Amino acid sequence: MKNKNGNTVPEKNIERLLLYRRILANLRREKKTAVFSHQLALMSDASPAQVRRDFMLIGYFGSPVRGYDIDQLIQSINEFVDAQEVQKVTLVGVGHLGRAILNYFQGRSDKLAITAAFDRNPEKVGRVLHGIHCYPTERIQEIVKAEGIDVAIITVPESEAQDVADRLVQAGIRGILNYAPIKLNLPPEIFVDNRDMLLAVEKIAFFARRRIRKESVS
Amino acid sequence: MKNKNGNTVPEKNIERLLLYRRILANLRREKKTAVFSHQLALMSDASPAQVRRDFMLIGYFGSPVRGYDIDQLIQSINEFVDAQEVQKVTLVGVGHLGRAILNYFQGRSDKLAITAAFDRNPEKVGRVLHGIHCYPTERIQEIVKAEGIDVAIITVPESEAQDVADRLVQAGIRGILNYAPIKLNLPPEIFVDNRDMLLAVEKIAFFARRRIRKESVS
DNA sequence: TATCCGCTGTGAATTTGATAACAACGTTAT
DNA sequence: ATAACGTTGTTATCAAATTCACAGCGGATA
Repeated sequence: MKNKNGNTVPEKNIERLLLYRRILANLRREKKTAVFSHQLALMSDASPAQVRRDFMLIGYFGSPVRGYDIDQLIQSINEFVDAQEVQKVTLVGVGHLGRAILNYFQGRSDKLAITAAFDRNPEKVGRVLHGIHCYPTERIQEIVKAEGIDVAIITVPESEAQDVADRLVQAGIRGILNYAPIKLNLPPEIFVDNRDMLLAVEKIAFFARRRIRKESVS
Repeated sequence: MKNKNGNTVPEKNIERLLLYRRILANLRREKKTAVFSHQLALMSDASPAQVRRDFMLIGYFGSPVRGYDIDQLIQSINEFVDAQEVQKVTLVGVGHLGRAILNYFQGRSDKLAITAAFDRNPEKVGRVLHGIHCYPTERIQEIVKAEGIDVAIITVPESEAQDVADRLVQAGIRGILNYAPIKLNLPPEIFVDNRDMLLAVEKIAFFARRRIRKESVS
């Protein structure tokens, strides 16, 4: 992906920008109007220099006296990371994890909307959970295409994940958040993020023993 | 954390080693006995050179002819990343997400065991879910200390997360996997990994639009 | 036997990412 | 006035991570 200078944007920059945006939204709720790089740095586990650099990337300029105007900065980040229109998301696998995500999403984002869910289980199909209609897995291609959904969250068991992924790709999906503990075999233009909960705990268990003092965000 | 040469071990190396281990376990299940670096590279989205370097780190040496012996390699990784004894884990917040994790953990790890869960809701307290007893949040300090648990998974709502984290730290926890969308205020020696599901989807939505062809693992 | 092959282990080179450091500049204090 | 302050934007520096590239070697081939 290219920014205005034609360079690709690293994943880490985007992660931090999204994190800043959330912090800024909280600050705004507290009626703050401006913030300095070192304050944001504290709240995001970045260095002040890194914060300033990240804002260079998106072309937002603060004032050496007042710092960064919170409203304007949020606006700049929005313009950089958000799509023009609302981006539609689907969730496949309405088990505990899926429902947790549906629930958590409710009203938290105005630029992303989960507009359809899928499940293999006939008992779940046809029901409406957290305001989202649940369809049978077989209809993924039809509905994802019709709705123009381009991001999917996979929360099905390991054994079904590849099949679901294939259907999603068929349907023209562009990015997948995969919670199944398996590497999906996909064409290279699909952006995938694998988040395995067991690997996550294993990593923490390792560093917990070794007393490393670092904080990582994802 | 130090390896045998006295250098600190980067987080990414550990993440990859844990991923290799899972891949290797699958290969073993398929009755494979050896594997080359380029094969592992394909299966883990790393480069062959990176795979070889990672094994350098743990001091395991393969054969140029046969590649890496799967059983021995798994054993080497185990020795490097696992604790001597079973490491105990607790989960705080037995909602949908918490139950998904309890469920997913069942029988998947022989070196990590969730031995207690906590919840504020009196209806959940006292019950046994997936074989794990659920205690009231107030008893975190008592039980975590008594059991010698040193890793915690936080799956409570944002508003309760800091309070829970404080209790865990009081109880002597060393590492936290935090699913609440908030930065926890903790002493620096606690290792924390924040995994925010909304940020994850936002990131994917961004790159999905831009057709970046990369795969990231965590 | 001699040659070729494909892989490993690793030093060197390269690329990527983070930090340091400082000029520039409003603001405040004196 | 003017000096001192604190922060930004940015360049230069440093560090970390990744890849390159090749010597070395055991086995296969003829």
